[in-house]
Amino acid sequence: MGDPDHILTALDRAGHRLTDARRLIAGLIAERNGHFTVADLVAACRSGHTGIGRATVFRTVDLFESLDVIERLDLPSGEHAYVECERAHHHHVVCSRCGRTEGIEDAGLRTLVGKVSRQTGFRIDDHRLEMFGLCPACLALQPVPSSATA
Amino acid sequence: MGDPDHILTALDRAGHRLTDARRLIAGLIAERNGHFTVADLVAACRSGHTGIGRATVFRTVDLFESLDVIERLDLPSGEHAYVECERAHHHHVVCSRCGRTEGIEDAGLRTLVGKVSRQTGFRIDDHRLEMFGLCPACLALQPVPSSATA
DNA sequence: ATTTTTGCAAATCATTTGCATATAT
DNA sequence: ATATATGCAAATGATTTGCAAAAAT
Repeated sequence: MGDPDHILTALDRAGHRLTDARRLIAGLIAERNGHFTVADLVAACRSGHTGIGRATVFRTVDLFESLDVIERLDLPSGEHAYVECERAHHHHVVCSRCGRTEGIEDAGLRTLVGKVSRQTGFRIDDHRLEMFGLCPACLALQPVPSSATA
Repeated sequence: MGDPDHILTALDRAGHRLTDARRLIAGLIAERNGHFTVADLVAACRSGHTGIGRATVFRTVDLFESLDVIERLDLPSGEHAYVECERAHHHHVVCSRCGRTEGIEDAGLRTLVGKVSRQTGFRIDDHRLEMFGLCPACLALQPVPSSATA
């Protein structure tokens, strides 16, 4: 579970206004522990009889992303999901079952980027690494998860 | 420039029918050297007065993807693009200017996946790594590309 | 002959935009 | 007061689906 203040502080620091919609959406985001889609937030806003409209949710998500307090994940399905993240930034392991994510440290990425750059002659400005699988909790739910005994 | 036969052979081997639409789309894909979107292909089909419809293009792209002869890229913009790829599979450097891509070898990824798995307790089933930047040719077009002299 | 594929139009889902109103500063 | 943000409805774009006709085996 994240911290809505982290988001609100970032908003404020960047000179954006603190509105009800933004506070509410920050709260919704903070109270999930997994990734979420814009559609999820729109549904939550609708069911919570808040008067917040679809367009505002999209605009707010874009804004949060531009402040680096959330980050977009491209799920294997092609869906766009988002996760709250510390400014530090970059790369997640994603649980395909419950959607929980965990940030991962550089762990050798920098070296790898350098190597690829040297090998291909590309100047590399940006990169994205995502890993998908099952988190410990979900693993525990499924005994013998891969090569099951028939 | 790719090889349409690579695609057609894979189709055949998997027991799919060789139709005009598939041959034509395989040809369109082979003659690009960068990535392409479904919309690109639809436009090419339309302008080439082929009678191929939008739905067929989508279905064909899905089919090719399922055969691992093309692979989906998630561009930083959020667009879905595709690249032709050898079955070997996995990970590309993408030129943000011309769209050219180059496949990259494991280059230490396997180790990194193992490390992350150990650190987080996740079982990792799948991963994706994409790097974005400028290819050598596009670099040559823009002298002093990063910190330009004002 | 039979099964798979196609094309089309319509349906669905995701995302953006215009604009008048409301709100934070 | 003033600039920014919102809500709504409508526009746009991406993708899917139903179904009868066409093509591949």
